[in-house]
Amino acid sequence: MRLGVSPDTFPPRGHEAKRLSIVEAAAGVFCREGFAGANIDLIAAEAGVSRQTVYNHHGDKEKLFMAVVRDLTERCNAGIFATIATFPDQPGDLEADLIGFAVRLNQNCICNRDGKFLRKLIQTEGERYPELFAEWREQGPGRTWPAIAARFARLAYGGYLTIDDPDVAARQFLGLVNAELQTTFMLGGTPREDEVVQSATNGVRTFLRAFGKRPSSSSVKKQSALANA
Amino acid sequence: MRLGVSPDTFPPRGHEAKRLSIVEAAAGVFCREGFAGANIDLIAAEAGVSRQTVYNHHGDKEKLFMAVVRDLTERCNAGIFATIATFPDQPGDLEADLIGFAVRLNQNCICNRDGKFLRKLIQTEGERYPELFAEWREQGPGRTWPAIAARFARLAYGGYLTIDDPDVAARQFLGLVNAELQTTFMLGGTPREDEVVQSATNGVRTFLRAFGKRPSSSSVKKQSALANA
DNA sequence: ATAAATTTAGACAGGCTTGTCCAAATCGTC
DNA sequence: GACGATTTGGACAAGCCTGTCTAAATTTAT
Repeated sequence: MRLGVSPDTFPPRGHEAKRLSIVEAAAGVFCREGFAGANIDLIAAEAGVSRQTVYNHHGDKEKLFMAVVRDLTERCNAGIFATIATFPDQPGDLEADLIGFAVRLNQNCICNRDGKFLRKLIQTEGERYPELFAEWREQGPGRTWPAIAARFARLAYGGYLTIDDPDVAARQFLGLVNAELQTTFMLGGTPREDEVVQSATNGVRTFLRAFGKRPSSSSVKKQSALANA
Repeated sequence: MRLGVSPDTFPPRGHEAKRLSIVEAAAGVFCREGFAGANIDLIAAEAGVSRQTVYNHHGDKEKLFMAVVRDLTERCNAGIFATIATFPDQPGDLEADLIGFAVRLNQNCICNRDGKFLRKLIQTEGERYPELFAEWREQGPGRTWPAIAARFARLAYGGYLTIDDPDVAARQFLGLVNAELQTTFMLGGTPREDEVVQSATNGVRTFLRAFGKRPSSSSVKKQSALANA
């Protein structure tokens, strides 16, 4: 049964591929139409699969929906943690490095397909499946926010920032960096790259005005305008 | 036909009251169940009205939905502008006044029934009715954001703040003040009053660290710690 | 090439919803 | 008290969707 061809575990192959394409298609349809409006025939068609195959793999509509949310949560979390790993712990140019981090976070985790879909499903069906989304809340924000806060705490400890409460600072960082994208997110749209960069740039500048160290008597630029007052 | 009893226009009275209770009930059901999942019988029952009456008033499900969104948009906008009118143009205690404004905005416009419902409908059905929600975008954020920006510009002009771009500052103010409520909003919940106050307080403090004037040689408190560096 | 597993297409019952129709009851007003 | 407008409850057709069942076709591995 286990031929040495594929490097690791590869049970049925075409089987698993179909499972994935079904979940993938289902995510799209659930997002577009909502749970009630989603049509199993349509999901099957978009997955390139017969309706019966959908039922073979997932039992019923609700189980399929659960599978979709679980898959999305898992992939999004993986992406977020991968991006957090690129946080600038020892920044050269703090402003540029934080902007880069914010843009990566947005492009790879929030604005990409999975992020968009997961967000929409949470907004749309969150109230109907409390346990399912409570799980998301714990696995998602409950773990990613503290991870980001820890990175900011490290920057503060390293003398790059002046922060009272790292958790608050982390949430405010995210709020600032996305401040200009709220309306687009609300309507389910995807902001253009330059909008993401713009919002991140403005957000990080304000963040550093609030939490950044004042330049220490060397390297004075526009800061001079603020020094008096 | 026009008896002098009621002060202004009051055509049928009980008629209009029913229309309102239908729209009201429909808003609740559309939000809970989504457009596809919403059931006209249920709406009628919650409105305390027979199904036929719903059809008499609104024609069909889609027209009813439109009426709901229009009503909500109108009422929310009115509330937001009323609250903007309480913006502290000549603040005594800038921090306290801005926190008060932020809390009012949240409690009266964002977290109240109408605000919650409108937000959910935009998130849920925004993509399906582009024109309808484009109208909301113009009438809502398109008019309220500049109005808030103008108030901040006035504060800057009056010497209370140092702001480059008032539009950016306005959006960032909203982002900061709601930074800690994002997850709750996502899941459709209503934050407790103390959460709103907490988020507003933290947000305004950070906002003022970024945009506030440094105390001018008088009234030094914790600011002294930042002065050196 | 053969045997087992998987997929397909289509039919089908059962349930639910929308929107219409109608006759009887109710309400508001003169 | 009477009249017109509105509301009610229920019946109804038509459509759509889920989930099941079947027998045939197709894939996959030995």
